[in-house]
Amino acid sequence: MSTSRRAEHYHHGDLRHALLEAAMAMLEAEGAAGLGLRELARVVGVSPAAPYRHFDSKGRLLEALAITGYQRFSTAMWAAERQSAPARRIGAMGQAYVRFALDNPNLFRLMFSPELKRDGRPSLRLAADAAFDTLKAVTAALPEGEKRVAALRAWAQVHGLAVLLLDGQIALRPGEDVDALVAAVIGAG
Amino acid sequence: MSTSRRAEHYHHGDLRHALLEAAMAMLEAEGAAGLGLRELARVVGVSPAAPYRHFDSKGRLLEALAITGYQRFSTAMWAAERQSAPARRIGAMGQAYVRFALDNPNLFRLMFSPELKRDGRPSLRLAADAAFDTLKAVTAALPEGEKRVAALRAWAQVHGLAVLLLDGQIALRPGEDVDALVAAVIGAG
DNA sequence: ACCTGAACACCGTTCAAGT
DNA sequence: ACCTGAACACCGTTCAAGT
Repeated sequence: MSTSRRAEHYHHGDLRHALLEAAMAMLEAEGAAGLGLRELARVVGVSPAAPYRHFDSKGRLLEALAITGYQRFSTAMWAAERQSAPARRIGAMGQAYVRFALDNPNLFRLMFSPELKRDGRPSLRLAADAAFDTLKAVTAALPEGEKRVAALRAWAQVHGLAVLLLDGQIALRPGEDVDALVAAVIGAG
Repeated sequence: MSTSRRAEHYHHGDLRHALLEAAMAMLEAEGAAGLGLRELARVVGVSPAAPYRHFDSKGRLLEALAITGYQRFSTAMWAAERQSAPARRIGAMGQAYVRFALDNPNLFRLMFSPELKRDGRPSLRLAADAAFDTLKAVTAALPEGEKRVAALRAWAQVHGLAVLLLDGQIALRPGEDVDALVAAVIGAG
C-alpha cells in the first residue's frame, strides 16, 4: 500500500502533461526567469533528469508553453471577433488583445520573448502566425492598398498599449478602466 | 616590474566605471540574461566578490545600465526634436524612437524589463520619466483636452512598432526601410 | 577602503545505471 | 521506454581574511 503511489506512477503516466501544467503555473507566478527545471521536477515529484525525457532543454519547455499561449490568444481573439457587430469589431478585438496581455502577463511576455525563437522552430512560428492572422479580420473591409499599413497601425497601437500597461509605464487615471483607454486610443486611429 | 601592473590596480582606480563599461558591452552582445557577474569580474580581471563593493546585486548593476540607457535615449530624442522643423517633428521623433530600439536592442529591452522595477528605485523612475517627457513635445500644439489621448496614441504606435520590429514579428518588405514604415504608420495617426 | 579566497546554496545538463 | 543518482561546470551572493 505504501509503495503503490510511487510504483503506479513510476512511469508517471503522463509526466509530459504534468510538467506542462506545473510549468504554466510557475510561469504565471514567477515569470520565465523564475521557472527552474529542477524546481519544476521537485514540484512534480520526479528527479532533476526526468524532464529531459520529454523536453530537450528548458528552452523547448518554454517554447511549448508559448505555443499554448498563442493558441489561447487565438481563441480569445476569434471569440471577440465573433461576438461583436462589424462596426464594433476593431474595438472589441483591441480590447481582447490588451486584456489577454493583462490577464496573462508572464505568458504574454514569454510569447514575445527573444530567447524563444533563437533557432526559429517552425511549430512556434506557425502558432504565432495563426494568432496574428486573427488581426487581419480587422482590415478586411478596407481597400487593398491601405490594408498593410492600417493593419500594422492597429497592431502597433494595441501591442504598444499592452506592453506599456504591462510594464506600468502608462498609469490609469482614477476611475479609468482599460477598455475605455483602449477605445479612446484606437478609436480615432 | 612584474608586480607593478597588479599592484597599481589593486585598488583598481575605477573599478565601478570599468564594470559598467564591460557590462554594457556584454549586455549588448548577449542580453541581460547572458550577463554574468562572475564572467564580468573575469573580463575586468577581479575576483567574483569584487563587484559587490560597487553594486549590491546584479539587479542594481542592471539598473545602472538602464539609467544610462534612458539618458542616451533622452539625448537621441531631444536631438531629433531640435533638428526637425515643427511640421516634421512627430515623424522625426518617432523615427528616432524606433531607431534607438533597433540600434540598441538589448539595452532597450532592459529599459522595459519587468525585473528592473521590482522595488521601484527612484533614480530609475526619474530617468525613465525624463526620457518619456521628450514625447510630450510632440503634442505641445494640440488643444488641452486631446493631449493625453494623442500622446498615448503616438507613444503606443511607436513603441509597438519598435518592439514588434525588435522581435522580428513585423517583416520589412524588400526595399522598405524602417523610417518609411514608421512614417507611413504614424503619419496618418 | 577595497579586494581576495573559499564557501554556500543553488542552476541546467549529461550519462551510466536501475526498473 | 522511462526514470534515478551522481556528477560536471556553472551561477549569485556572503564573509572572514588579506593589503
